[in-house]
Amino acid sequence: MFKPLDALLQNQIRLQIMSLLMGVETADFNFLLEETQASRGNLSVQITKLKEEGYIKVEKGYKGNYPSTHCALTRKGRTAFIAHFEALKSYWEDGSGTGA
Amino acid sequence: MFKPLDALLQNQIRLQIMSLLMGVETADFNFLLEETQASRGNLSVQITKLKEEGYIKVEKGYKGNYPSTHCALTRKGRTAFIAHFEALKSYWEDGSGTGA
DNA sequence: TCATTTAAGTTTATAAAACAAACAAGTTTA
DNA sequence: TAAACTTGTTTGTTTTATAAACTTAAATGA
Repeated sequence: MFKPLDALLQNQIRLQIMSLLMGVETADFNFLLEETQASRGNLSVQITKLKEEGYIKVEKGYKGNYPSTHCALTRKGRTAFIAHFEALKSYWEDGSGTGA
Repeated sequence: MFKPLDALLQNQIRLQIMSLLMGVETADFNFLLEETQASRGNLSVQITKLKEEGYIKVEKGYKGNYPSTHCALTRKGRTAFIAHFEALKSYWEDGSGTGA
């Protein structure tokens, strides 16, 4: 009846990160920081969780002399994101009575 | 860009409760218990939270000799449920690149 | 009858998660 | 060279989620 939701994608910041990464090849820490409006600390933690689950890959390099972290979706992450929204539909469709 | 998600509706059990209530006039504790597969304790807590937020109303009566609690959506709850899914769309549409 | 079990929830104790403040390691600038 | 800035990470505290234990009352049965 209800498809299980992806535990990692229940968090708004992580969902935002994933959503942003769906649209771009790669995104760096500061881009994600601005878009998500999260604190640095929180963003760092959520990126780490997504990485540990294998939903994104994280590479550390430099932008000029400053360190720079960029992130990209993995195939697994893309699949999970799509599946999560498929699952969410089951909560909507059941409730909204469309049966669709 | 991203519409804010409803904090209460990020939890799977609470989302299930709301979804179920969207489809029926009223639902009792045991019905919700079976459908959600939550433990009694957890279900009790989540019902209370939804009640405190004014998303559902809870009435206690009897079924035969046994106490029976039933729940129904409030208008506020219905609106919040719909708004939450509207917000979720913004995470999908941005990411999936449809722009729709 | 009176001890057990079952029903229907609630309370509480613990584990996990979210979050921001403080910290670290290096860079730029005055 | 010292103060301020960049780019993150670690840590400590507050919330949240969850199941175990508890409560109250009704049914069952020896």
